[in-house]
Amino acid sequence: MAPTRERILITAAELFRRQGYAGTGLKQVTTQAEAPFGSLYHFWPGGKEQLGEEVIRTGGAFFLALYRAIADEAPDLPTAIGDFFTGAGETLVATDYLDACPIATVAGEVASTHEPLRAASAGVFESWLAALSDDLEGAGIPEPRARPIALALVAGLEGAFLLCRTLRSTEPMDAARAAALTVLHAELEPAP
Amino acid sequence: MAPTRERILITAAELFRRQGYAGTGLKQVTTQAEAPFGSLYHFWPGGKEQLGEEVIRTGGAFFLALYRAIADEAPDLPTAIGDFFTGAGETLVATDYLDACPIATVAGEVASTHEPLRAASAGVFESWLAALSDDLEGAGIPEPRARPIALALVAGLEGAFLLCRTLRSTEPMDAARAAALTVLHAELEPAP
DNA sequence: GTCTATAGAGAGATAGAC
DNA sequence: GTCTATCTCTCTATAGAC
Repeated sequence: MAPTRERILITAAELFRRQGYAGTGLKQVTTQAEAPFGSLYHFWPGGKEQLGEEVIRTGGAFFLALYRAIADEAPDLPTAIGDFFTGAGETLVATDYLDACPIATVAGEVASTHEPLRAASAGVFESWLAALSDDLEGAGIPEPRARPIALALVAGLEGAFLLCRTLRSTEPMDAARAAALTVLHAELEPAP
Repeated sequence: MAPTRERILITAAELFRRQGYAGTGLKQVTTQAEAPFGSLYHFWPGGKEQLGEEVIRTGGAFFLALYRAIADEAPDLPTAIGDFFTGAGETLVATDYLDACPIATVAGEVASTHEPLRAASAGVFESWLAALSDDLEGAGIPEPRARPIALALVAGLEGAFLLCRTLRSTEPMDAARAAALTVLHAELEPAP
């Protein structure tokens, strides 16, 4: 069995992304992690907010690494992005629409209420945008266009996650994937 | 002053979309609405869940009416859609990133936890998709393509809302707007 | 119907034995 | 460091006076 600290962190990440930050109790986290309640405050003296911050950061880093792994295997960037959308849809189905974006639910809740957590979420999104912008430039998209395209792709993915979970269907992910590829194609081979 | 029932409903809608469903207490709702606590259970015997359901439905209908109003004034559909994204960005700035989508925050929280509220959110999204699909068909997009395009546009909008609120910038909305118009353009004048 | 008071459960957080 | 017991606060919900 994984060490206590790790069990708590993994369980918190799972519950936060599924039920939200306010909707998840620390008692529920420690119980499900089979850890004593006091351990949570031993490892995170800052309480729920400090735990939330670490969940956001590690979840964001994990998702970025997942993208990197897919991008490294794909023959080109459009394929990589298409594969990432496809994989996201497959994960949704495999988990019965429980696991989507690791930070989206929390980010939506805290944007106007918990400034430290909003800042942590913003840091995660910026890390994704930086990586994606780099890859877009590497694929031949001129520098000033890279960030807007990256923003549109991430927005499409996040919106698709929300729609898929709510409609309990991967149709939105397929549609967002197709739109993302259309945008990429238009950018890589501009109309005359 | 508006009647008690209406004050509670409006206040609940405001707090739910900003702080989320779990993050908003009914005490806070009635206090801010300057209504007695008991009135809430008088008008919504089903408690928080019944109130949440009505907030989702009325918020969704309001947003649809807003789209309709903008679409009716615009000379064509791409202009209407561009204007809607622009207006969304302006509202974000005007409210200091407090007011974005009326249902997104709640929809994300409840998708895996409160089935009646998930269903209500799904109903709202479907009503938007139906209206938008109709307009897309009216603009000349063939029937089987209308729904995927509508899904991609709504996903782009929702994702942009989340990114704008988290990054405290309208840059994602501008990027999503441009991508939406690219997708529309590609669909209306397909490449050879 | 309007409003107050409170029940009962559960939250986050802490103290202190071991 | 691990774990239990408990404190205080807030939550949803209800009872009942007016």
